Amino acid sequence: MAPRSGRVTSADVAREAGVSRATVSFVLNNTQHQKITEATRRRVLTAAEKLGYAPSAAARTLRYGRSDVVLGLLPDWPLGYAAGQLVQELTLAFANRNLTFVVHSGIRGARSLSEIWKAITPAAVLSFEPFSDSDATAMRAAGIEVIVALYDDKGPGSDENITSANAIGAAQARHLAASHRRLGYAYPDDERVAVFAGPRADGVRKACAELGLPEPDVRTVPLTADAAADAVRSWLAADPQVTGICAFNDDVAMSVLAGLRRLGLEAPRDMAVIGVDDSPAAAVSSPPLTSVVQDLPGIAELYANSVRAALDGAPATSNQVEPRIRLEVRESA
Amino acid sequence: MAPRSGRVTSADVAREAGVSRATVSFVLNNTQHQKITEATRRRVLTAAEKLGYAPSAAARTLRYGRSDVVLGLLPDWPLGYAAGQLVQELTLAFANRNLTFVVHSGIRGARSLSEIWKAITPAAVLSFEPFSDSDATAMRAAGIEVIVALYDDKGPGSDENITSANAIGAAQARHLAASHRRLGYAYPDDERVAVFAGPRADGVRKACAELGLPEPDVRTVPLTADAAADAVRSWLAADPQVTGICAFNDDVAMSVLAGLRRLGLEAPRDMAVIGVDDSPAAAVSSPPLTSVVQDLPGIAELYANSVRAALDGAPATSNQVEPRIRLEVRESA
DNA sequence: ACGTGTCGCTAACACGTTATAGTGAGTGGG
DNA sequence: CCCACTCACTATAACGTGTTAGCGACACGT
Repeated sequence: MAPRSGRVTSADVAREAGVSRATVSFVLNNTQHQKITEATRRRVLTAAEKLGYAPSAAARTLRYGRSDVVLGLLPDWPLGYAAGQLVQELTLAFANRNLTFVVHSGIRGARSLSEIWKAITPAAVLSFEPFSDSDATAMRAAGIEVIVALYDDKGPGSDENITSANAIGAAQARHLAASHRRLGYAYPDDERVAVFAGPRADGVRKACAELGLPEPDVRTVPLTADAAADAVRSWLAADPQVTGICAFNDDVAMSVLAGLRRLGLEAPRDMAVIGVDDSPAAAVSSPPLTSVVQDLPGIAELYANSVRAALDGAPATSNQVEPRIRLEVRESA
Repeated sequence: MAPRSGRVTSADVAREAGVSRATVSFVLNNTQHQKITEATRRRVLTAAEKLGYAPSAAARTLRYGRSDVVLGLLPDWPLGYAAGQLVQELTLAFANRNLTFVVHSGIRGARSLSEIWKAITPAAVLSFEPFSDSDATAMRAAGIEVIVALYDDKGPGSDENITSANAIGAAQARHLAASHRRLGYAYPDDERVAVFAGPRADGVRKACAELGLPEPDVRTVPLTADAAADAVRSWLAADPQVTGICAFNDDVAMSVLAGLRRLGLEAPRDMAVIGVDDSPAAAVSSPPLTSVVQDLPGIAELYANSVRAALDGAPATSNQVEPRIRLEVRESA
């Protein structure tokens, strides 16, 4: 009665129920065009339950040529609060579509991309960074149906990019433009986040142009009070003077706030600052930080939808509503 | 020449090289007890290269009964900066041992645990939270060799727990004890992190007892300045008065700092605060936050080592050095 | 000349699953 | 009585890999 090896297979269930492996498969998968007597159906189900049968994903994947796993590839730069939340939302959204979302954290010196998807055989790959062309073609050749590059502004439909990083910068700029004549952009001191930071700064630039404001003054702001104070000094000395700062994220924004304090200045009186992500620290910073919050559940739904559709062979249904961006207004701007 | 379906198999390589599939397997896996002519070896290698052959992980897993994937299970509470970093370090550490580390974010309402490991067939599972017994036995029955519960203080060897959360609290307490007579613990306002917060608070308690200090005053501190101000008031009104605060993490610590500011008080003069994680915001808070930083690479190495050893059937070599805890001392304490 | 090895390779099976073709029993119609 | 047909199920062929047994060819010692 006890199975030979550790693993309980469908053959074990079949033996226990006194039927063939095929019947077990029909029952457990509810195969439509197959009639199964209620009696045997119950025998199979109880047998499976009793033995604790768990179908082998590897065998299934081999048979189908595709697993139900969606592989998320994280970039190698430090992950903030929003990234963690987005991963959670994606996990939920994919789970609701019968897909298992797992994440591999890209890290310098770790395995190459090809080794990773070879080891997982995912149905789709979702990346925060663009792939190399050779990687992309290799993956398609290996039968991975969908490859979506998150935040890839070079792709087709650049303007109507699903998660338009542009919109974030634009929202920051529009809020500040109500009471400020010249804006600055606080750029992160990490080359690796350029994929994100570039489009966001561009969004600020475009919004300034639309609103008739002068070109924003972009400065790199490291995460120390001293360095941030230097940037603040330069902004205040600029001509025309910069009094409103769009920061890449809350961390950079809080660094700008620290630079202000270092100089004995105060937000928003001397300079207004607005961040992105609404991280927990933003609510308790000095002063409390105004921040842009993305519709992460909406974004997750969007990606999950498009991946699901692509896997089902359906055309990319782009009739989905664009996820909205919200402003959490506090004291800093 | 072009393979029938999208996927390039070892049979395609064999055909291209004019040998059998077995020979291809021998060459590509460097099978030791098999002699292969240098000429055919080269023919096979070039053929594989030319066709872009990628072995199917599913077939391999099916054959071996085990994949080279280590599945990390994240809890469903919000992930901070340190969690992201630990994931990156784990990814690197496992990659160095020929294991692919992927993470599944646990989230309320998503798929059940069993569905996840069934879909992945991992060699090992690494969890931040303890499993239920039924899950654990089911996984072992399915051939998953190793199950390590991270931060599980109930397991065997509780005192010498690999990543002793106790030590973090103790380090906080010892630092504050130099200049404070009564300590408080700032507990997070989220029941889900109790697995972490409990042991850390216990560490503070034990250290206080060892140092001859009175029992620490544990208070829940939500992430708003008002609520934190209430907690600060209570601490200052306590008897004996509480003047040193160990916070669960940097976010809670910064909330305490905000509470102090709200009351017109100042750290460390009126109350010293110390956090955990050394998140980027800690360096630019007001005042800059003293924080405990864990040896995340060391922790990752430790877990990767123990998983590797267990997979190789070796006994758990516990001669590894304990990862050290470091204090980043700034102005807040 | 003939057994005995060794060399270099191939044929074939097993892993666990799903889907297709097929099979024996029963039933109804002519 | 026999053909046709449904019913409920089974046998079997893949999916792509790693591995064991085996096989022809050749060398060698006697």
